[in-house]
Amino acid sequence: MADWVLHVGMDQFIAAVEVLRRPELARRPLIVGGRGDPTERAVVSTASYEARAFGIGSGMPLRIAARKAPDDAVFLPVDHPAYESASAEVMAALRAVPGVVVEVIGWDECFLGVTTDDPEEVARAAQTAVLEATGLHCSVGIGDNRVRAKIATEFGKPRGIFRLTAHNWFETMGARPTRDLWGVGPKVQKRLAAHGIHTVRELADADEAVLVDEFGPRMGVWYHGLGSGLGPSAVDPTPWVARSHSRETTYQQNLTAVEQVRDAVTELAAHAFDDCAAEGRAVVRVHLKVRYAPFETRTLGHKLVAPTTRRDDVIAAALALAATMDPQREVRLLGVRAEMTMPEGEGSTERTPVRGRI
DNA sequence: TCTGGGGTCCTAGGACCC
DNA sequence: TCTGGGGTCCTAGGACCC
Repeated sequence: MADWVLHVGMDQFIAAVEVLRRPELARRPLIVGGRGDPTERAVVSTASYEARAFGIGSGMPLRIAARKAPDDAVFLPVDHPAYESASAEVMAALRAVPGVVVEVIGWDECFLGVTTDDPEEVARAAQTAVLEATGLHCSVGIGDNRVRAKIATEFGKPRGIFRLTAHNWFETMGARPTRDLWGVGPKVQKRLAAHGIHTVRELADADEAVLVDEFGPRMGVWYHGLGSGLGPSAVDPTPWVARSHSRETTYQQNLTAVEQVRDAVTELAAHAFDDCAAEGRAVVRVHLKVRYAPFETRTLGHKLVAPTTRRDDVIAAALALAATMDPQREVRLLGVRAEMTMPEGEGSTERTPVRGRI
């Protein structure tokens, strides 16, 4: 018996949930994003496979998607509560699979930890359980750690199973660009390329000292290991505890007046505070995020506050940060984030970092 | 073509202390 | 008067993920 990490990823989750309650949408190009109005400032959350065939993908502005979409395409608004409840059903079905522990990492994905001689059998059981409970399809990656399990799922999509371990890592991933690694985005890909590192194999063979020099002691070592598919393998079923809550809005019309900005910051700060207060936890730090028009500037401010459970303290902190904004510039996005104290008894809970927690 | 909203974690650099 | 290292805390901002 060996320990395995399985990564379960739902196939086009949001689009699939929408089709489930509106079967007439099946096989039509489906685009879910924003308020469902493709003329607004918003982006695509999920495109069905039929829509992807037209070059539409998540993160794309809705206006662009509308231009690429065929006449019979359907645009739908994002319905968070629907996806949350579908997600809860999926996770409940997976927890009922014998012998597994489940660590939820998003609406539409989780890790399973299992000790078995036949991980494919467990993967099939997971797919069946999810399908029977919800009518939704998923893909499963099998790995000897979280990194490999996570990446394996991409090779399994749609509705498949793929095993990725130390034995087939380089054969599968060696020639691929570093960007295909989870935790390597466009910026890091570029910085690696500047050192002549373009592929996963080249990253694995790179001099770790060079990477530490470029990315720091923690990330340098992490990226180097990532090239070899190294990563943690523990699966932790402890429920996730939020460290912060934020509210953020992109305005359909840019804000131009100082009073408009103050009103907007006040409202966002109040909402962010309320999300924290709903958990009965105090706020210890407030951040303000600003995007000036047209797009090029993004500014983040942080402000520490004495742990507070008063809404006015949080609003005052946010307004103090807002006072440092450039009053001459139009604002297209504002966001207020409130960081919380940890709940009683969990202050010392150490979690592996996100990039490391893969 | 024009770029959401919700999060998490890491690093650099300055302040301050011994 | 001008100067050392080492440590920790805080602020500001960057990067990435779903």
